Amino acid sequence: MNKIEYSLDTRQLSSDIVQWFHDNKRDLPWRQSEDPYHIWISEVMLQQTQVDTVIPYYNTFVSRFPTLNDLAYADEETVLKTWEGLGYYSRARNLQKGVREVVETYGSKVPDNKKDILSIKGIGPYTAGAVLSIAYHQPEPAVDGNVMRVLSRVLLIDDDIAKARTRLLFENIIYDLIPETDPSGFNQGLMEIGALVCKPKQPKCDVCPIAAHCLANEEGAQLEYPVKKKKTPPKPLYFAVVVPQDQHQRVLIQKRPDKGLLANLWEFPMISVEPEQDNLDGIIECEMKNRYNIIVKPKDIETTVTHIFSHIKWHLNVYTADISTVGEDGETYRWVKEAALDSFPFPVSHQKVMKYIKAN
DNA sequence: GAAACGTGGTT
DNA sequence: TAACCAAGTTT
Repeated sequence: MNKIEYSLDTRQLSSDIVQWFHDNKRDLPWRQSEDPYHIWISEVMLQQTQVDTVIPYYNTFVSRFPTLNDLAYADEETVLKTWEGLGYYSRARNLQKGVREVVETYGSKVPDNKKDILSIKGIGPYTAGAVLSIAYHQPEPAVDGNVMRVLSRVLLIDDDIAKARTRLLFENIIYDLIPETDPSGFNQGLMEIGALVCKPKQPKCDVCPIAAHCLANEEGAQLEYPVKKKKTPPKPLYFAVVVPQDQHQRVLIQKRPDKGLLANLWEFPMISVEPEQDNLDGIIECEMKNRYNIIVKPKDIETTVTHIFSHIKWHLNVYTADISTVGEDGETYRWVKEAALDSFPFPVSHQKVMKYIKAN
């Protein structure tokens, strides 16, 4: 890693950022606390997620799990239900794992040093820096997408910010910028400028507190930065979704595996199929018999649901099916009344499916 | 190092 | 509207 050459009044830049932050910061729920546990929750929720989306989840989560110990001793299912709809569900499970580590290993006190806090599940370089600087006032960098966008423009850095190594470059720059007097205001100020002023598409350079320091502004090259490799579009996958109903008006739901996509969330049974595959009745009957020991009579396709993840696009053909006996629960599946579906954590994709079930 | 991992908002 | 984006971490 080369030491970047930049001629810059670092002292002035830092104080401009801190000053602007204290004059312009938004009133956000997690800014009313310096409890490291609260900061931790907010930073995990904010990973790859916008502030407006996080606010209601944060409020609900903190009122349901007010202390670190409350979360540590909660059921994972309850935690996932509280996280339902927020996405990246491993964040919730890792947060609880992490909190349990803190209870067992650190006497319920969030570690205040880099080595220990970085060892905690779900806490990476960004979150570690955020908690250390915001809750413990330590001069550690917290490099997120905002920070890289702002600094790449200020300093005309054209390294690909999609590469993991690039983060180190920005961390090294920040070690030279971050003030001992207010590392929290500095880190949050840099992010806040990124969120409110130095936006990706329409940067408001006319009101930017650090425009005078910004090389991209000087050259009119704001939109050339940051440099970022394009992502490949989501890969399409096709499924038959089967909603079996028994004689007691109960439907069958299945718990997903504890690893991978939507881990430990619930869904209606899914069968992987080919895009153009039709005449699925035989396959559905066979799979339902093998998996759940039920004899189903599939009806026509009820509806079609599509759902786009970051890397996958699901095409779901939804079938309802009656069984002429009473369903029995298994290790990873349950027969539940429609009204009871709401107590299980479902991904948004299957909330869409559920909407049609409840309408009929 | 690159892909997996969710969802909703914006342009 | 089809990308692109958003306070990243894990494998």
